[in-house]
Amino acid sequence: MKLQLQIKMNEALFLRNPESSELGKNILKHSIQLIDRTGFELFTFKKLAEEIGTTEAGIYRYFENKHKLLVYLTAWYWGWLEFQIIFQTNNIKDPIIKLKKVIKLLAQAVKDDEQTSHINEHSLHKIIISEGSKAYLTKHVGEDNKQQFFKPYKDLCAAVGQIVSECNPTYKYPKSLASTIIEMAHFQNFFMHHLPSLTDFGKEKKESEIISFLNDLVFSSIKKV
Amino acid sequence: MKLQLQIKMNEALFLRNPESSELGKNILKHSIQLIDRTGFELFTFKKLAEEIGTTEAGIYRYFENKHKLLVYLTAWYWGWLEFQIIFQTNNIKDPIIKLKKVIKLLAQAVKDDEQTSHINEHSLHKIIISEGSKAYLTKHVGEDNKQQFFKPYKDLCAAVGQIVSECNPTYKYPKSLASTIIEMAHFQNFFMHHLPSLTDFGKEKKESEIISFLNDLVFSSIKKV
DNA sequence: TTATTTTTGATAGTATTACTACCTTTTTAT
DNA sequence: ATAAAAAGGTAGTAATACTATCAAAAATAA
Repeated sequence: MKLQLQIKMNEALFLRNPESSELGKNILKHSIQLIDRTGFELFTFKKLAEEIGTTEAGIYRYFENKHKLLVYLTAWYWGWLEFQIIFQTNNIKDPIIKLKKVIKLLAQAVKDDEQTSHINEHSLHKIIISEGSKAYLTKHVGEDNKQQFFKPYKDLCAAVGQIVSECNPTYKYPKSLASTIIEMAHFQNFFMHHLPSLTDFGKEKKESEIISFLNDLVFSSIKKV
Repeated sequence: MKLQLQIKMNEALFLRNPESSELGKNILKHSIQLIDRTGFELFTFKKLAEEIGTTEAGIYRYFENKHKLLVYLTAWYWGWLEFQIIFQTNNIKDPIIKLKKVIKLLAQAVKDDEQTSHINEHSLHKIIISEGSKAYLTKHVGEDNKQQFFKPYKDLCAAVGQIVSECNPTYKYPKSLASTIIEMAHFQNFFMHHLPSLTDFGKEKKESEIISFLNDLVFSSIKKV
């Protein structure tokens, strides 16, 4: 049996559903490649069109602009990750083991998921690390938020915060700790590779060390005294 | 006696020193205003020139492009903040009290500093919160780092990490904890105002709550057991 | 089946952005 | 007073971020 995982996306993120056609899927596939390669600033719809073998206008019929495409990709990633978390922590009763598993999933490099043929999760994970925060660090974050663009991210945070609260119902900052874990899983990775003196993992550059740091940070904080 | 605080800037960040002329100072002053108002994406040298009453080419004689200007402003801020920290924690022996003071300085809204007439620190602090990470989240972070553009940020992190180590010499992640404190002082502020469900301070929206969260996070982590 | 509408994709523009080259005026040094 | 160098302005260009229009293909309705 071959399952095909489909993530339900917010309709306001696109003009035409990219999952609904070959060109659409090509846009997703090649935009991930191209953003990963050039960075979001130098990424343009013209370059993307050339890469795919279509025209700029073709891309514009799917996505209003490159920012919406980035928000789409990040939303897709958060949705996918929450599914991974639900799937992989299923049947785990102990919230502490659950939280450790979540930290691992957040901080660990992603293997490409066979269930989603046109999305390369490994590249997408790198994009989230380098470009992810640009999705919301804008002046129009308020309107974007009203349109629920960040719902998958907020849902994931809420789910992590929930597990934190299960570990210690008296802990006062479950949501802020959750967003801290998620952001730092990515920022410490970026720092480790590009500004290593901002971390303690500059020499080894191993994700396992980030995981250890986050585990220490989280479980010291929520430990009941 | 009126002191004039001058922060020594990396010469590779500008083509002509903006502190050396009226136009240069105007560029700093109005770019801070304009970036704060429009956000970095919509900020252009043309708009800035109109605001000042000069021309685009005039701005380009001081800064190569708007990214360099952003890096300049962030570097200035980190330099200024490190001076504030050194000044305000001077004579404090106890590293724990020192660290608490640092967290407060990092997370607290900034009052405009009279010593720097053409820089509005309050607006600059808002820019750091919303745009600061864009200074290094680029593909050319490596070259920028080689040119020491991020030295003030790294120095500040090192200084904070140093105090962490003084609090507990056996703590394993002083640098990562330092960068976490600094980043989260800003991110939690951004979230609190724009994506409040990612924090536990959505209702009150008070910086004092961010400070409490960071204090709890930091001192649970470095507590000797 | 044919006619009609809708979808899909390509062509050719425009306004804005990000710069560059070149020229004039002002300041400073001798 | 004169030369030089610094500061400032004008007028471009190439690329980016779109938009409007057109043509072909596919879906659907009569």
